[in-house]
Amino acid sequence: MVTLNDVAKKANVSKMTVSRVINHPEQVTDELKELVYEAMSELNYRPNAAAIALAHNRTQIIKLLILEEMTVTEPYYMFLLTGIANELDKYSYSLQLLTHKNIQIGDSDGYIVCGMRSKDEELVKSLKKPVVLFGENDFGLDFVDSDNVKSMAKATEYALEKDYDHIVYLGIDVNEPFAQSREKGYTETMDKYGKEKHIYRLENRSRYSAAFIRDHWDSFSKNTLFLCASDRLAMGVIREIKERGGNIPEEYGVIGHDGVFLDQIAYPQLTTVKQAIDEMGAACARMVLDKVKAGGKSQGNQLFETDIKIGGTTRNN
Amino acid sequence: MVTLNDVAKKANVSKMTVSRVINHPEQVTDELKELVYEAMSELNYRPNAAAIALAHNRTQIIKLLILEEMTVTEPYYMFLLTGIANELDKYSYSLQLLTHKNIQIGDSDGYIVCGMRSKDEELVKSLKKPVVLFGENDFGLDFVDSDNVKSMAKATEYALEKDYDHIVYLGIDVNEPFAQSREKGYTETMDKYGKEKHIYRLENRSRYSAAFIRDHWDSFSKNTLFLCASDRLAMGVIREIKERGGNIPEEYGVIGHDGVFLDQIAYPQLTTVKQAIDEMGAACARMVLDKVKAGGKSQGNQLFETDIKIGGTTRNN
DNA sequence: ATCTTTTTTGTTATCGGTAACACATCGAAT
DNA sequence: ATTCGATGTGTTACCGATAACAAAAAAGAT
Repeated sequence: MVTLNDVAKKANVSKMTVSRVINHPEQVTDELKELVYEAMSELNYRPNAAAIALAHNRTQIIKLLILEEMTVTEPYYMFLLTGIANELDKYSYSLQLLTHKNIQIGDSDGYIVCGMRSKDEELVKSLKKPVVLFGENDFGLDFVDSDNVKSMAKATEYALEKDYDHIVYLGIDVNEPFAQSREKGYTETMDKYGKEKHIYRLENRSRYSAAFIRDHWDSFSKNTLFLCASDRLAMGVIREIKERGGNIPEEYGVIGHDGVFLDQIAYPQLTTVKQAIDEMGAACARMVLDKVKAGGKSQGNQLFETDIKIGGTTRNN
Repeated sequence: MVTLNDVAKKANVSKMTVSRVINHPEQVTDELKELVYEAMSELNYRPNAAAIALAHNRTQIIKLLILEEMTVTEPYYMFLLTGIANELDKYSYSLQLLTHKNIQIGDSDGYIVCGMRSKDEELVKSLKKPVVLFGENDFGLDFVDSDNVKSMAKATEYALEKDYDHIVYLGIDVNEPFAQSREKGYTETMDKYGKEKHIYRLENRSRYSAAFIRDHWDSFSKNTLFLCASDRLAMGVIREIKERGGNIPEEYGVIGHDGVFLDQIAYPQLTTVKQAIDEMGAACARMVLDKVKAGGKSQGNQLFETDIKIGGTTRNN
């Protein structure tokens, strides 16, 4: 293992100078900096996370709390995870994973929390280190999320462009900000164009959206598009439209939301709103590290834009 | 933060004695041990992982290498990950995540490797620390996996019990041990009962299995069961059988393999072979830690049994 | 009772970094 | 020329644990 000392010897300086080159480069002359950089890259120096942690009375660990039941969600957590992990790695930080089944809150320098619902407020607020949420919230906690309002507004506009007469919104039946924001994006856009709104809220499972389509089938005239708050809901809608002999995308359109995995399994491939999940993961990581560095000072929010990913469930005119 | 020193003072001993109580309790008299235990629990002492790591020239980090493209796979990695993470946590170890896009092989004490294919042999064998694979392999590397042969044998037996006349096996078209083992489970069982085998191998995507059903539809008499090497293949089969107007489960049966996520999305819910993925994750973690402790000595293999999870795609007689 | 040997406990140095302080060096101000 | 402050670099101590050694205490041998 290459240490600061090895680099220092090679560059003919003290190890403190090397440390400074890394942490406070402005305090070192360009000449020495050059020498040190050279030595570092020649020896392929990697800082020892344990030593840094010990010197700083830190752990170099960020814990990721997943409060949601993983089987109920889109499997996008892997992308979030890799986004976080890669970013943390750059700063010699490691990630530890906690699930609602296993909340052993040992030591860490900070937390990233996913899938938080109102009932988790107490738990999250009891954490004694900086916290960043993945997902909008009303509790004044710093967060990173997609811009859910804009996202659904975009999707609604797209649906209108494609000349579907009726646009029915299928939301997720939870009283949480992300769900409200998505609904708001739909509502605002429909109002803007003076279109009639149709909003239904369902539990986020394909069988319920399928059942919904079955139960209301007669009330949907042709040329209707179903704008779904998740790909999972969209899956059920597609399944049941096909079951009823409806034609996709000519008679009925479907748009989902998330664009992680299910949209590829669907047939026809789902038109969906794709989130930049790995980037958001990286953003969570950066934000929590910044917050650690700033002694826990709030870092505000960060919203990411989404993109429509066009599949075969919307018509192509 | 409570340190060894704090405990030592409280118990009126040197910190070395405390360290010994933790690591080599047989070297300390019962009397002192008692005192130390008491002090530890009163102060709620937790060892500092960074300090341990530094003193041992270790990192207390295990890296997880995911060599597969994550979008192509069942999203079971989350379960594997939590299994691994929870187990590592018990020993003050953290997990770091590496993907094929981001193989920064920094420092760690060992590796768990997933989704390894033959082409990765060189990479994996070049790792300088103990390695454990998740997944069978022919390279003599230690691994943890489901007992794929037994798993498919069980599924085949189940299909025969349910009185399907023809059992068609849809395998995954890769030349890897796990695929061969699953096929072997089918083959051996069919031979045992003197049944005629039908084996096809496809790329692991639902559209290919759907296309396969379409192309061969006329050759499948009723009362056929499709035994699929993955839930993803099974999804395509179900979709296309429904498209052709075939009745599931009476005329056609479908069994998948994995039982992580897709089986719940399918309609009817898929009969599948469920793997105990979180347990296997924990086993991977234990194995790699044992291997670290043993200085890299091989730890052999560990196979896990699977369970049939009955859904609506097989008949219920 | 004295000298070994063994067992038990304490001391010191060390792992790889960083903060705080000490010490040069240098130009500007008096 | 002397003093001063600013700037750049090196020294020392320390973060929390452990290994290796040293010392003290207890047990056994003569």
